[in-house]
Amino acid sequence: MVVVSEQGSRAQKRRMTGRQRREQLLDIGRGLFAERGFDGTSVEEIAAQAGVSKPVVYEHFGGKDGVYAVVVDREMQTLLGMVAGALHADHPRDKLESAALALLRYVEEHSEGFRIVTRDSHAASGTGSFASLISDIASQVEHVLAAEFRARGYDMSLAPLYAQSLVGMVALTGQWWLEVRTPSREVVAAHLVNLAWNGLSHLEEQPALGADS
Amino acid sequence: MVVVSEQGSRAQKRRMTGRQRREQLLDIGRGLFAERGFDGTSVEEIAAQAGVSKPVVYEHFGGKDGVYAVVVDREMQTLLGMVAGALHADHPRDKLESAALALLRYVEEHSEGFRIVTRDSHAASGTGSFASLISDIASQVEHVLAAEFRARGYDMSLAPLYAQSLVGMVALTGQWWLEVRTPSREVVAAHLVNLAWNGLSHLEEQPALGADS
DNA sequence: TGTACAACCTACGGCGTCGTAGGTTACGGT
DNA sequence: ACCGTAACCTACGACGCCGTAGGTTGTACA
Repeated sequence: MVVVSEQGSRAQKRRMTGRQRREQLLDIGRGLFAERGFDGTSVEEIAAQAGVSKPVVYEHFGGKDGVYAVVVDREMQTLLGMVAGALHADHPRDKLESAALALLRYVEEHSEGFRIVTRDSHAASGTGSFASLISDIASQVEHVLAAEFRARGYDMSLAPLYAQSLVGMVALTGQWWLEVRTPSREVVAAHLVNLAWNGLSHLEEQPALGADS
Repeated sequence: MVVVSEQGSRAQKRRMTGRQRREQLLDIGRGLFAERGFDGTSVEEIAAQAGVSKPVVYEHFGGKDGVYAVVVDREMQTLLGMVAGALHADHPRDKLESAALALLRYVEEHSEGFRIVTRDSHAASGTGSFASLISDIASQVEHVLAAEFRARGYDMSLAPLYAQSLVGMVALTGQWWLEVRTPSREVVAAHLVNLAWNGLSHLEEQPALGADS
């Protein structure tokens, strides 16, 4: 996508500052990890796309794992930030709506990151036994849900189950939507909320969002 | 798990018939793919676990892709078979129930296959652009759902969206349940159905299954 | 103008894996 | 008892990738 700036007809050998190069490498790494996964990406390729040789990458990140770790960390950060920032509504349904919208916005604007996060696996990097990045997210949702359950007097021990269900729902739908890109984000969100909130037996035919866009 | 039969104290060099060896290699391959993924598994390892050398694997399957293809194909077959076989109920809710139960039964009894199917990716093997094995399954669900939508007079073009949502829901919940192994299959199924059918706003506190076990 | 450091390079060694060439051994049939 | 074939083996060559040792060049600043 973003080609290294060239001067005139010949490719200029530009020399960057440390920070610049670092950011550039992260961008490229994100793109490659999203497209080919962790194993399918080589350090050499990252370096090549940056117009630079391997040792530069090692200098900055110590290896492929280093690049991956930073990319993932940042991506999780922004994802959680966007969703958490959309959780200030009062009514649970409004929370659901804005959360769904926020997540789809993340999918749209950071699709590479989303691809990485959903692809996940990469064998045992998390603390517990259950690796998956998506499940890390689900366990965040779990807290929100547990609070809601408590307020309603439901069995809180079931929060994990419902959290996984909800996250799985929007995660796979997000992946699908990323490919087909239709209908619009708002419509998808409306239907996701429709299903999650009303269930199949009370589906509305023309679900609409009520919150701020 | 299943150790090649030994005679007495020394490991006997058993010579198998083609079919036997083939099946054994598939079993081992399934296990390894489930545990370490496609890229993380080497032909040598498959052969070693079978107490055999590499060329045997190449003789039978032509390479790693060959083994993977057969394993995946069979697994998809059984999965779809089990779910499709549970779809003979009349009332949509009963369909949902037995489908959920069937799927969880698959997760329980063929957990290795389930791990492979959910891990998926493995870059572009399917026909279309959207690779994911799980999405192949979702597109099957799509048909069932479309028929149901038509009967209810809903917009059929939305079937894909809801299919993805439902499949994503049970897929991620299945992964989670595979790790924690609690509560029981029936309870999980009951809650899945509870969410999918009633939605968050009409959740029942003590959901129960009504169909045959 | 020269010098010190940051940015960058070429080159190599090592490892794991794939896939194949060509030879060896068990075993059932006659 | 022998023989043909199916099952199996021991190499081997090639490739891609990781990670590092040690040298080179641009550039800011005195």
